[in-house]
Amino acid sequence: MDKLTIKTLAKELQLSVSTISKALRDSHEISAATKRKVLALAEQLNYSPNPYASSLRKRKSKTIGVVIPEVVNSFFSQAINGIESVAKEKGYHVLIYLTHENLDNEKAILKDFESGRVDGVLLSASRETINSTHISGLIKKDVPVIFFDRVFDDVETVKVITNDFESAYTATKHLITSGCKNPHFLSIISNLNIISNRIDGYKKALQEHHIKFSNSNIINCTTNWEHNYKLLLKKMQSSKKPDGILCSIENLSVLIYQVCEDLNIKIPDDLQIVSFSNLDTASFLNPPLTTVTQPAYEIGSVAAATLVKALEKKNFIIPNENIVIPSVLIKRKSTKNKILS
Amino acid sequence: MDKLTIKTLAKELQLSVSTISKALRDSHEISAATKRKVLALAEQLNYSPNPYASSLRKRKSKTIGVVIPEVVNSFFSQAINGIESVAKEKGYHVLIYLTHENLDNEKAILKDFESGRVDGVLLSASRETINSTHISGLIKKDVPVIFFDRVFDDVETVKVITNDFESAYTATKHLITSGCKNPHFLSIISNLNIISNRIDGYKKALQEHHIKFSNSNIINCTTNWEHNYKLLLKKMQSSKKPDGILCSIENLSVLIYQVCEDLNIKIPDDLQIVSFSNLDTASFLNPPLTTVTQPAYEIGSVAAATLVKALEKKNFIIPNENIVIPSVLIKRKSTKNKILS
DNA sequence: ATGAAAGCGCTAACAA
DNA sequence: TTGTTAGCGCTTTCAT
Repeated sequence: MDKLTIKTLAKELQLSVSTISKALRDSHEISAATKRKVLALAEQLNYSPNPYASSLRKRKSKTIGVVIPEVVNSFFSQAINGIESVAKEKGYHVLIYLTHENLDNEKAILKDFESGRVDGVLLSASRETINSTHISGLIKKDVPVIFFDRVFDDVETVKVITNDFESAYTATKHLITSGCKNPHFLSIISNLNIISNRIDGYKKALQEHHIKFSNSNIINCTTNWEHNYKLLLKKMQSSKKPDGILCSIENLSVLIYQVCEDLNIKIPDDLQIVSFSNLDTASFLNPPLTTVTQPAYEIGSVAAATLVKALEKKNFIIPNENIVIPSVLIKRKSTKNKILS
Repeated sequence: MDKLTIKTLAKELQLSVSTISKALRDSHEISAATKRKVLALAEQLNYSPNPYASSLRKRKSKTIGVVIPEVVNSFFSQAINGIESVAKEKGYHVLIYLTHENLDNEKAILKDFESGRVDGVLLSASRETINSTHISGLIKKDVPVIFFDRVFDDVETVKVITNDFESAYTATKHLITSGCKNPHFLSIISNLNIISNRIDGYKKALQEHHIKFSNSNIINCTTNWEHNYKLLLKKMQSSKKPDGILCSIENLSVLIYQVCEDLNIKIPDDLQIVSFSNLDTASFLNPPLTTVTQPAYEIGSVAAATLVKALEKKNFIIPNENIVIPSVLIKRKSTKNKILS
């Protein structure tokens, strides 16, 4: 049995390959009758065109590359959901790559993309990433890169983000008005401006309430659970221990609960908690976790839609703009929600 | 500026394209000196070979397709993690597709794979899937399909699964020995044998403890949250209401907590719960959730490793076997853990 | 050890 | 409306 290609159809129907090709792609040059015949035979033989031959010829892969730090994370998995929904609708395929928060991985992935494997890239940077130099190669090769969530200001492209500064500000203010005198900021070591923006929002709230900020207010975690656990444990046993925490990373909120359980610290009486988090289970934690819930699905779908738009329009220049989709503070029982008089 | 291809290198170095090609792929036919020159120039010019040209010629895409029902789910995202780790190690790329539990989506995706877009497939079937007829096309085109978690027995291939029957049996027994007289099974409507196996395990435990089984013991959910909520609400208000639930689907455990909260049902006093779940937050729910925790990462990585092995060996026939990686029952406070005397 | 040439399956000028 | 032809960029015999 021969390989089933466009040639097979051509021979069978006594038509040229180009006619078949055009018919399959519903070209206006081809008569309705011919199209029908071609489609019928294709259907009958169960023909499907080789996408790589097509990609090679058209220099378009109809594929987008998604690069994220991790996937076991409500935010990122919801973002993937959003990305997939528009990819599917627009006929794009989604290649997924995880950096595991490692810059070298990120570099290698983006380097690979210079081969033309993907038409465009959706990137959320690793926590180790400090600048955008490793992106310039891609930009130079005209592969559009759109950032989401963890972005870099110095790259001229669309960045789809949430209002990190305001969210952190609002969340911190919520802690303070709920009685916290010494709110801390729990985060990861990173130069990501998503982190610095949140810190700035946090600081602004402190300032407004005349609470002195010191660097020790910021608890910097790594990717090592044991290390983080000991770090926080120590912090919660220190003399100047926090009475409130704004947690900047979803996965770290579990850490806080663990430490509180082990030290018998009562939430929210001894410690109030707000976390950036998209956990479905936030309402059912003990106690229910007050969250800054990010519009993860929308961030993903808007980023993907913007990318596809850039890909489809020829000569479309990606504007250098921030698309900001706000987060929402959902108050639950891990904070006291009392109003200072 | 010309396009940067293998030809560019050839011209620059006064060598033939075939020499360049071989040198880049470290062929033994090429002298060390030449290899060095080629590699150096490639590096200098920042050349990267077009993967689609290569795929077309070699009839290999170095790409695997992963088809899963959803991604916002600890089990599946952990499985992706496992898949990605071996893909990366073996130099494979991962295309992700979501069926959203819809059979037509699943069919369309698998149909597309007949084009040769992927070298092999990792599939976890949608809940609507009732048989494997839609897979036969792929098999016929020699695209290996390996199942994980949600599998079909009638396909002759490797299936990487957990011990659903035993796990459900053990979990149900745990409910009963903890005092449940009327444990129910919460699940989705589906012909998936993952579900029937769990039901069988559940039934066996009932039987062993002389608890009569009736069909009303099985609560069948859909993908509609509202519907499920009302269903469970009603159930929990009925005269023969359950005093224990084995929840077969991670995402439904939140539903139970919600209903209990709204009806003021105390867990575990009024209702004990065990859920198949890989939630990181299980320990911190109120109360902590007793789980059947599945080896999701391992299931993903073993499935991927098996697929890659099949892809790399020529004439390798995929055996028709089940690879079973056991789950573990983690007892927490949503069950009473008392021992019947 | 290197090169010439054919061709993977498709698309797009251009011709007819 | 249909056909001819020349590639897309790479790999692979088969010569040399």
